[in-house]
Parts: sequence; structure tokens; C-alpha cells
Amino acid sequence: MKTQSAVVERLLKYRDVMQKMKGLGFVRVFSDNLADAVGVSPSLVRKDFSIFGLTGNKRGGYQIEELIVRLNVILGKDRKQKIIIIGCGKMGRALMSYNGFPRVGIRVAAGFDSDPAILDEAAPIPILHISKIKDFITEKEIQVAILAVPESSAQSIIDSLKKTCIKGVINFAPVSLRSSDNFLIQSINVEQEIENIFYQIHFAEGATPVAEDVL
Amino acid sequence: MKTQSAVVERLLKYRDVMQKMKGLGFVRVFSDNLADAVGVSPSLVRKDFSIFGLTGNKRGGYQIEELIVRLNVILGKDRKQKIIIIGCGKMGRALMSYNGFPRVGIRVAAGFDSDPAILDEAAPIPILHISKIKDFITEKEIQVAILAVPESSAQSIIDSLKKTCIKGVINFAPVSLRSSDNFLIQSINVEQEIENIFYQIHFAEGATPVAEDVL
DNA sequence: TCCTTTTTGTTATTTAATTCACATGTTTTT
DNA sequence: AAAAACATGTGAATTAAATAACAAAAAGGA
Repeated sequence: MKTQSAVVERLLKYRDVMQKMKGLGFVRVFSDNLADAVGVSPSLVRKDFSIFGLTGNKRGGYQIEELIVRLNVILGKDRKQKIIIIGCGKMGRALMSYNGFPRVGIRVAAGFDSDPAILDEAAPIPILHISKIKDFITEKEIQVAILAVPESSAQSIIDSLKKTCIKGVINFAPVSLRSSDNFLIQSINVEQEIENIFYQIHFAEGATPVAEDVL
Repeated sequence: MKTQSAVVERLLKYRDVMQKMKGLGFVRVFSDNLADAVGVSPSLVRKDFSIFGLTGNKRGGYQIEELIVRLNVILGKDRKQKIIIIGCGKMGRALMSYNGFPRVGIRVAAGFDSDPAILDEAAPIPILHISKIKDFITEKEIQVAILAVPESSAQSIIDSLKKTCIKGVINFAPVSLRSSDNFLIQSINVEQEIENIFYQIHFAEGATPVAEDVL
């Protein structure tokens, strides 16, 4: 039922690279170029394109301009992409002002928090009280939220979001929340990534993971 | 040469779940429990354990206490895990005070920035000038860094880090930096995750990715 | 015009990851 | 004590993902 998340992630990277190439004045690109830039094999680039019916020209490669347009349609960039941020602690506020979002056409519609001291309804991106979240989501038809709240409140917020038209969440709390078919949760766990890196480093230094049976 | 990152990520999750179960007073756990909690199949849990030589008891499941200890050795949690944060803008400072790090035994040794206005050498986690980074890394034997700088300076910082004893980096800048064998880079790209979610949502709503040949 | 070069698009192959299935050792029940 | 119920551990089977390979189309000489 769900399309491979990995393929879509690669499409996003291809588009990103092409956007930058376009900015440099390039007009066409070969699967080899994209492969080098993204760090995959050229045949995988072509296969990914083939899955989505994206075609180029034998010998001539791909027209960057045209391919970006077609990719944007596939990736839904022709629609408005509004999100809200729940939890306006340091991480939440850092995300609210993150300029990577506007650059790719993602608009932060508002932030929400339970602490009255940090509310600011008049700001360009307002910080509203959490009690107003349900109406806001309904009225503005928000579908995606970032959850940047303490671990303790993450689950209960998720439960209430499930009763709204929110369909997907990026979760920064270190709790294991599971996606279901109609409610996607993508967790970002920085400490886990770091622990993973420490493991890879240590293993690379020659420490056997455990036994001799690991290739 | 590199062990599957995915397996290690699962080990980290298993350990996390068991840590919480231990806190609740549980003494043993079955592969089914861990599977449910982490969202994988029981046989995968057992196979993951088997790869690393982690054993339990037929019928009796796994002893939580003992398994956590053995996992911590495998995952390198018996060593000090110090990191530095490069770039102390909003995101960098949010990460500096993130309490998820101390909770899992990761210590932020210092932050670094080029802006003299935000330096603070006396703070519990000092913010030092970027010019001091090389000596600091050498002296404190730092192996892992978080990169939270603007896109424009990411690549040049990576290049200079490669000349130090840093072996792994978590990158928050939206640039595609590639790992090599002795220098790991793990990028966290929130906007990409969001775009991916938007795609999944839209596709789930019935929009065909492109043609009829996609299963 | 014809030959050579290049690069796509797709099928076949290989490799990797996950699930299945069941024999084996343990505990509980009767 | 024997039987029944369980849960692990692992090799076999399956599924999924990535690479390799190559025929066919386009472009550029000679």
C-alpha cells in the first residue's frame, strides 16, 4: 500500500541536485551526474525514474527544467505545503525560524504551546495556545505537524491529533511511536543517530561486534 | 566493511524499550514484546540478537537486566561518548541544551561558532570561537561532531574536520555530503522528511504516482 | 550516407534483508 | 512422570532492492 519511502527520498535528492545545477546554468543532466551527486549507481537513478515514468533522451540525457517540473508534480510541490509546530521550546522555535522550510516551499502556519508566557498571536508565525489547535487545524486544513514536545506529552498529543485532519507527523520526542495506514509518524532521533555513529566508528576501528560469524 | 546501520538502529531501539521496561519493574521480555514495541517481526528480533551472539532462554525469554548490559558493551556505551556542536545558531543552541543527550550518556563537550557576540567560555557547556576547534578536538580526543551551520559553510568545515581526529558527523545543513570509509556523515534533513510525508499522504489519498505499472 | 560513440530504458542477475518453519530445550500441568 | 504448552535459535525459503548488462535510439563525424 505504501510506496517505498527510500525511492521518494532519492527523488527528492535528485530534484535538489537538479535545482542547484539549474542555478548554475546547466540545461541537461545524465544519470551518471545525478548518481555521483547523490551517491548511488547510475542504473538506480534510471530505474527510479522509470518507476515514475520519467523519461529522458537516448544520448541526450535529461532536460533539467522539464524534469524538475515533472518531479514537482509527482512530489506534490504544486500544492501548498503548510505545517504546524507543536511545542515551542528551544527546538520548536529553532524549527519555526528555520529557513530551509520556505526555501523548499514549506510554510509554517503556526506554533503551539501550553506555556502562556511564550504565546505571541501577532507574530508573522504566531505562537498560539495549545487549546486552539483543533480549530486551527480544521480551519486551515493542516495535514502535517512537527512534534517537538517533551517525551511525557508526546503520546497524548498524538492521540488527539488522530481525531483531526492531521495525517502525518514528524516526531522529535525520543519515544517510539508507530505509523498506521492513515496516520504517518516519522521520528527523528538525534541521540540514536549519534549512538549509531559511535558504534560504526568503534567497529571500524577493529572491534569485533561480538563473534566471528559476522561478515 | 561497514555493519548494517539498520541492524544497529534496531538494537538501539530494543535497548531503549528494555530500559523503559526495567524502569517499570519487568525482569524478562520475549521477542514478541520487543517486536510489538519496535514495530518489527519477532523473528527479526531473534535474528538480530543471534547475529550479535545475544541469547535468552528457551521458553523463559530474555533477562532484561543482563541483555541491557551486553547490548551496552556492543553499542559502546561502556566508553565515554563526547561530542561537540559546530554552529551555535538557534538549532545548535537547542541541541546544546537538549536533555536527550545526557539521558543516554552523550556529553556535549562544547559548542563552536564564528560570531564573537555569542561566545561564552565560562558556561557549563562553553561556546568557543571556531578558531579554537582544532586544538580542542585534539586535546579532548573528540570523535563525533554535530554540524548545525548554514549550508554555505558546511562543506569547508567538513574538509577541515577531516584533518582532525573527528571520525563521524551528524549534519543538519541541507547539503548532500557523502560518507567515506573513515569519515562518516549522517545527514538529518527535516524538510526532506516533511516532503516525503506529504508525498505519502497524497499518494495514500489515491493519486497514482504516475502510471499503472507501480504496484 | 554509414559508421562510431554515447546514453537511455529495461530485462536479467546478483545480493541483501526478512520471514517462515521447525527442531530443541524449558517450564507447567495433569 | 508423562504430556502439553511455549519460546528460542537457526537454516531454508521468500521477498525486496540494487547492480549489471545490453539492445535500441540519437547525435556527430568521416
